[in-house]
Amino acid sequence: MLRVKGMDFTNEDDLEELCPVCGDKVSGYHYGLLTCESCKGFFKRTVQNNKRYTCSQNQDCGIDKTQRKRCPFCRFQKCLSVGMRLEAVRADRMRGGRNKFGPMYKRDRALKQQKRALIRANAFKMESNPPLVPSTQTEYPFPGSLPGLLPPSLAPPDYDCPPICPPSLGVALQSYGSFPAQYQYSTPALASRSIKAEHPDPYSCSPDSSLGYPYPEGCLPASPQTSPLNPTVPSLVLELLSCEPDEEQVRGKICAYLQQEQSGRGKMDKSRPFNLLCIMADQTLFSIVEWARSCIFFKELKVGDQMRLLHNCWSELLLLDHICRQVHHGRESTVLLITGQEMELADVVAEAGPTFSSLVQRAQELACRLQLFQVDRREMACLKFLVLFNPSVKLLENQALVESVQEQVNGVLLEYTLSVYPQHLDRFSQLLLRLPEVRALSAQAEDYLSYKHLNGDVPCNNLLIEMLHAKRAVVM
DNA sequence: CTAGCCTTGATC
DNA sequence: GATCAAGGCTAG
Repeated sequence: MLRVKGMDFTNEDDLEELCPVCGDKVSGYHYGLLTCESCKGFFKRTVQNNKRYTCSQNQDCGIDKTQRKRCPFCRFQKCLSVGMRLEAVRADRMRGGRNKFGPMYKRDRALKQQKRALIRANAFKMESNPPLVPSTQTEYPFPGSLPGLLPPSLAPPDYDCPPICPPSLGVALQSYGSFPAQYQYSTPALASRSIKAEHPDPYSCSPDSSLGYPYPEGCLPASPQTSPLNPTVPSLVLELLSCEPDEEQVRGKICAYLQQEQSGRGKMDKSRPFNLLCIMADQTLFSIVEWARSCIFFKELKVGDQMRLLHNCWSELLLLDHICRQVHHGRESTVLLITGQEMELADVVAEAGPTFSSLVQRAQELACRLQLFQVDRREMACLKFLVLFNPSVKLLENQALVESVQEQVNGVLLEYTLSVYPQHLDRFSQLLLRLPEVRALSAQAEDYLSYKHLNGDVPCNNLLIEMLHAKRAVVM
C-alpha cells in the first residue's frame, strides 16, 4: 500500500482500524466502508463476475485474516452483513472518479474524528470539573451518518419536487401546520407537568422499575447513581421520554388489526411468515408515524418537512423500535415480535434465507450490545429524536428547527449521561456510536425489502413500500 | 482465485 | 495538482 501521504485515515487512530470482514489492516473506504485491500478485491470479483458460492459447513464459518480464503460463501455473506454495498460496484466498469458514496465517506471520516475529539474532551473535562455543557455540535450534526442512503450532495434529492407524496403518509400527517418562532426548549415546569403517568420521574419514586429495561440474571444496571445528590435529569430528557408510546396499546392495536385481517378478506398470503412480518412492520410503521406526529418539536413542523424527515429515517426508527423491544425482552436466543410472540433465533436462521437471517442476527447482536451496555429508556428516547431530527436531510423548509433540536438533544443526552452515569465517561460517545450501526443495518434491511418487493414477495399497498419508494426515488 | 500494486478520473 | 475510491493487472 503506497498511498500513505495525505490520507486522513492514516493518522494514528485510524491506522488501528481493522477490516470489519476479516480483521486485516484497512486500506481505505471500499464499497461503502473501511475495509482491507483483499476484501475489497474479493467483493469486487464476486459482484462483477456474479459468482455463486456454496458453503460446505453450516454457513457460519468464522472469517479472519488467516481463514478468509477457506469459505468464499461465508466471506461474501460477511461482506454484505457488515454493510458493503453492491451498488458501489460499477456495472459499466468505468474507472476512476467518484461515486455517490463520496460525501458519505467524508461525513464518516469527520464523524470519527469528531467522536475521538469528543471522547478526549470529555475525559479531560471530567478530570478538572464535572461538565454540564456538551461540546458544541459541529457541522456534522447527524451522529450516525455512515450509511449510504443520505442523498449525495451533488445531485440534490428532489425532496421538494412536486411531492411524490405517498398518499397514506401524507394523510397520516395531515392537519399539522403552524410552528412557533421559539424553538428553544425551556419549560421545565411544563415538562414536569406533562410527564405521562406511565413514565414517572424515577427519582421521585421507584428508580429501578421505571427507568431502564429489566435486566435479566439479576445484573443491576450500572445504576444511575441514586446518590444523595440526586443527579439532575434534564427536563427535556423527561419530556422526550414522555412522548414514548405505550407499548401495550400499540401491541393491542396491531394484534386487533392482524386478527381482523386473518378472519376477514385479507388479500395477502398469510401462510408465509415473511408476509406476516411485513404486515407487522407496516403496522408498526403506522404507530411510529403516530408517535412522531405527537412528538414535541416534530408537531411544530409543516407536513412537508415531517414527510422529508420520516422518509429519511423510517427504517432506522423501525429498527430502533425492534431493538428496543429486544433489549427490553432481554433474551438473546429469541426474538420478540410486536405482537408479543416469541421466535427462536435458531428457527429463524434455519428457515429464513441467508440475507434475512443475517439481518435478524445483526439486529440481535446490536440489541445484545445495548443490553450489556445497559442503555436506559431515556437514552433510547433521545436516540430516537437524534435519528428523526436529521439536519442533513436536504431542502427542509425549517432547517433551523431541525438543527436546533439535534443540537439540544445531543446536549441534554451528554448532560444526562455525565450526570447520571458519571463513572462511565464515554457513555455518550458509545451511545452515539450505535447510530451508524443502526443506520447501516437499516439501509441493508431496506435493500433487502426492495429486492423482495421486486420479486413480488411483499404485500403491496402498504406504508412500508410507499416509504421505500419515496426514498429510492430521491436517492437514485 | 487471491491479494498487492497500478491506473484512472471526478472532485476538492 | 492532489486526493482517493473505483477498476485493472498479474505473480503466486
